[in-house]
Amino acid sequence: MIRIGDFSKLSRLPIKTLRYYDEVGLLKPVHVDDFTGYRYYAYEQIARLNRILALKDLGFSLEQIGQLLDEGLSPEQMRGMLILRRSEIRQKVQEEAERLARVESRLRQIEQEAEMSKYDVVVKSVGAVKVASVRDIVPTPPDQGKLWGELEGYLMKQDVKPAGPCFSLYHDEEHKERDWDIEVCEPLAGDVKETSRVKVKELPGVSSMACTLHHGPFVSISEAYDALIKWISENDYQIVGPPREVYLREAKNGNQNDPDTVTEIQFPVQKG
Amino acid sequence: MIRIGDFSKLSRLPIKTLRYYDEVGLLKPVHVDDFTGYRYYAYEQIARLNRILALKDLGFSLEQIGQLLDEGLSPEQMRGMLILRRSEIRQKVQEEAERLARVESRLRQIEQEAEMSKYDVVVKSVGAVKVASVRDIVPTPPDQGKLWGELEGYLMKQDVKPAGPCFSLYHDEEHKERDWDIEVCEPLAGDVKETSRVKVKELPGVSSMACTLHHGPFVSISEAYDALIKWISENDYQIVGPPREVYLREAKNGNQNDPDTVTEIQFPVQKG
DNA sequence: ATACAGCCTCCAGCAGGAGGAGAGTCAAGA
DNA sequence: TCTTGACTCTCCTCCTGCTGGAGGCTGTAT
Repeated sequence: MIRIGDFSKLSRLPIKTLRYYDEVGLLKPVHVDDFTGYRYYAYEQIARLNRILALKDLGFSLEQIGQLLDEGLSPEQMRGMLILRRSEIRQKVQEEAERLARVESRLRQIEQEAEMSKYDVVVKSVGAVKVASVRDIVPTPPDQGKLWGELEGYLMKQDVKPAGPCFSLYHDEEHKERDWDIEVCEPLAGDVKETSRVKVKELPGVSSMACTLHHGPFVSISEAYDALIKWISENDYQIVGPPREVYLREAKNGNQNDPDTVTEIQFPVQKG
Repeated sequence: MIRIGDFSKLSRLPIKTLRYYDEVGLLKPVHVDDFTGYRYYAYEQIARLNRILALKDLGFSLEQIGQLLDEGLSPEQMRGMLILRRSEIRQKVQEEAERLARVESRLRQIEQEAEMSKYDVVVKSVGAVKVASVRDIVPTPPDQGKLWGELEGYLMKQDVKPAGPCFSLYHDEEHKERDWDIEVCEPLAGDVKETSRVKVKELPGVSSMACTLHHGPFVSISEAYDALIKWISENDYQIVGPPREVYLREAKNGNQNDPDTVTEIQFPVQKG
């Protein structure tokens, strides 16, 4: 029976930690004096402590370790826990590696350009959303205005309110001078009837969406596209679907030069 | 000016998080109503939020992000921060990769043997320690008893108390049948004079010491050595110094079969 | 008797929020 | 004008794995 200080020296763990392990029930002293509250440990307990440290080294939480040690488990169960742990660590390694790639990409960018890009890119996940949409071929992007007129007019007649910011989908895979395949979408909360022109559908969620924000006149939005596409290629992503242009704050009166518009550009991407 | 709920939808961040960012000063609403306390945000703030998320994606803490954003920093400083961040992430990746290797090694072991080893191995760091020691060649390990007698006798005459558990160093690099080069050590707090037989020195600290515990009769301690050496090779470590055998609880009367002894075996190791 | 080291409990704090209680606000419908 | 329901507010606790400190006993040596 030894006191906590000596046990601490033997195990090379701080006294505070031993008291904490006692508190959470991971390693209780063999005896606690009723009057003084002094903790007394046995030499044999070093073995349990060593097992605790070994499991901690594998990355288990203290709670898991407690369960592993106290529910005399079969090798089968241990195997299961280890396999689970392995996949968790693998995922963590991958996440950190990707983070590292992003940092390095940013570093390269800073060395090349000696200035910071106006555009910050973030990869988010986006949930599924039900929309009403009109899709058609228009000569150039600004000509999508008439599609919006069509969609909004119909929804207004149906007395439906939007359930979020509206956006356009650009379906062309390649850049075109003329004749863009554009779908204008408005999120819905309730149900709406379709027509031959206005479709209602649920867009599936996207787990990785590379996003950036454009803030200012519409005419310069191509800068945001350029920056985002550059980021995507430098960070070793691939574009796997049509981009969305989300109108967070719309131009007043459709003025293409309104300096207060806020637009988010989103590309579905995959590591590749 | 929009309310927190709408701003939350735009930015796809939970309301709670926005309030928290307000609290820590990372993103304050442009206006807070004096009477109701309602927070009002501007569309322009999405840009800052996006920058926050981009930096968070690189792994910066909220505090760092606040500094990065508010102390209009030069590209030089940004570069410095990124380089620091890069080295931190690299280290983290390496740690996790090593942890993964340990888990996989444990899995292989479980699949091979279908039972769990009695010995749990932990890698610790051990600080420098001042010791008095006697080193000599003895026929077999149990013959080190006379070295202990010599050391203890001298220290007792000098009226010196030990400052920790005593241990032996096994200096032979290869296994021998006879004539072992053994150094018996006793940690000291104060100063002691040397003699021709008893040396006083400071053993340097060891940053990576693979340790396991043997609990029970001395005669079976070789099992612990076997398990530890196996672990070291399976986990891709190399032995880089003489092992220590630390007598955490010594045999009563030097009885080699005392079932209550507790001994720790330590090998200095390096990844390689 | 008096140091002084060792031990105790209780409280606070780290990061980055999550969850909930209880109360006040806003806009639309009846 | 009143009510309803959706929003929003503050304040509190909780999570992990400890770490540090304050203030007060205990044990041993001189």
